[in-house]
Amino acid sequence: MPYSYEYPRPALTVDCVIFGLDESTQLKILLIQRGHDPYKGSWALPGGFVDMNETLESAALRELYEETGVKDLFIEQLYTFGNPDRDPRGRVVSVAYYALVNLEDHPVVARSDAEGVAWFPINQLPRLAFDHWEIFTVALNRLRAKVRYQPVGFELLPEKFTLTQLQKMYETILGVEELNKRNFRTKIQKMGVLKEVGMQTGVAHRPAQLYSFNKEKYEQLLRDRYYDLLKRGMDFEI
Amino acid sequence: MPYSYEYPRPALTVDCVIFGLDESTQLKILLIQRGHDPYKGSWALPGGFVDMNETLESAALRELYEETGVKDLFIEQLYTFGNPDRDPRGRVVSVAYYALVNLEDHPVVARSDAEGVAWFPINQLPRLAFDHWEIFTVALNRLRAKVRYQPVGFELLPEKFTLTQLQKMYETILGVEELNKRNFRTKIQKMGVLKEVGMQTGVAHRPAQLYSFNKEKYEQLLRDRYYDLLKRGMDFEI
DNA sequence: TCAAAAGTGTTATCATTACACCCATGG
DNA sequence: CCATGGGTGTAATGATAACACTTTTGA
Repeated sequence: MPYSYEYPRPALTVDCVIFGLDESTQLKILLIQRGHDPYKGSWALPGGFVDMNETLESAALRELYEETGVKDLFIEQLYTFGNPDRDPRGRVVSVAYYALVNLEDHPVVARSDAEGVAWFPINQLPRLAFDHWEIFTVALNRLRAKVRYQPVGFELLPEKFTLTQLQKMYETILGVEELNKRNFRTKIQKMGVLKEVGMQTGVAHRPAQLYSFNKEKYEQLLRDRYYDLLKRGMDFEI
Repeated sequence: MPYSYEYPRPALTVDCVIFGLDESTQLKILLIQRGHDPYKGSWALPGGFVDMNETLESAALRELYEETGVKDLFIEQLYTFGNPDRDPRGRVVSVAYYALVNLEDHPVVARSDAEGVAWFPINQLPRLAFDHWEIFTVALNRLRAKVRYQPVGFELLPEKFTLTQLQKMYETILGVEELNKRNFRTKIQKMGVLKEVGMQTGVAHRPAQLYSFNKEKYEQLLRDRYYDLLKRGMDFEI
């Protein structure tokens, strides 16, 4: 037992909630099957202990890569879970991260500490280890809140996508019946953050315009909007 | 050194960014002057080490009370700061919390580990210990973002307040010149989350209607709005 | 020629903005 | 009676919601 401290310390871990979209129509998260106790054999969020010389974010990315083979993504800190009894091994505090990815771009491979890796539809999740269900719930709520005021979700779609795919994505994330096609399109178009990038081919119906996300324009919009917001004051969107 | 672990562990602390409003017109935060090294004598956010049997939130509330005498407030988790070099004593990860309080309701007293306690206007902050300036910045941005879509901020005002005070509060938090009085009032009134609670007295001008925040109505609104949001779909407020 | 999905026109309603004006009080 | 802040009327503009319709493709 080489590491000693004057006062007791909680262990520190990171966990990742990785959302992926399947065919624009099913929202999934990435889970691993634990290879060790506690909860050996159970499904859990990818994650693990933070090393002494890495940032929390690198720890999350490292564990994610080590356990699932998934890399090159933008993660965002979600929340820190620190209930004293959340881990049977003792006091373990976990910093949770989340990310959105395009499913096809991220093949998964089970690796260290994981017996298996798989994408699960969010409404057919298995029983999860630790308090990972709670972490997932917080992440889903955050995603749903975020999607309403940021063009989040472009990360979930392939590079080129149709407006119908985009709309389906929103319906999926929000868990909504059906948005009005006309109004959805008007709104999106008016924002001007899409650019046309060719036509769909080989479909048994009128081919759709393909779009990609115009990141420069989006960031410009964000900047403009910032001053606009300052001028306009509060919105109280509730 | 009685506490030993197989692997090294970061120390875990909590820090609190407590916002208060002075005369509806100056936004302040609560700082302590450190009584020990490192940064002895410097101003810093109240905070300290997490005990093994308390939640993160209780740790934050406990430290806040121990160092400043402030208690009975609703804190919300802000972000977790974990850069390997953020503390000269070694690896220390800190979970930051923030809260809004009414200045008058919360007298401050310097206590354990603190040589002094004081409210500082946010645009006249002293040099802060550790990365506490960064933590403050994140908190301020969060507050500004939050204020736009939630009737946050009622906590900052006294029980009974005038619409002008409310408007001044928004102007202060957002750091804005002046919101349009007519439109501000229309918007707030239409929300229906205020209830009239008497009249101002003893002022050298037309006395203002006093209001208090109708919490039940607000929560009802939140619930209704939830279904509305589901129906309406995304807003993309940017 | 038909099914399937893409895509457009239009209108009523509601919210937002930008003004200018009147009102009640204490000193 | 006037300075001070409290409080309202209103019209132009823009956003949103709700519907129904036309277009283009492969099979």
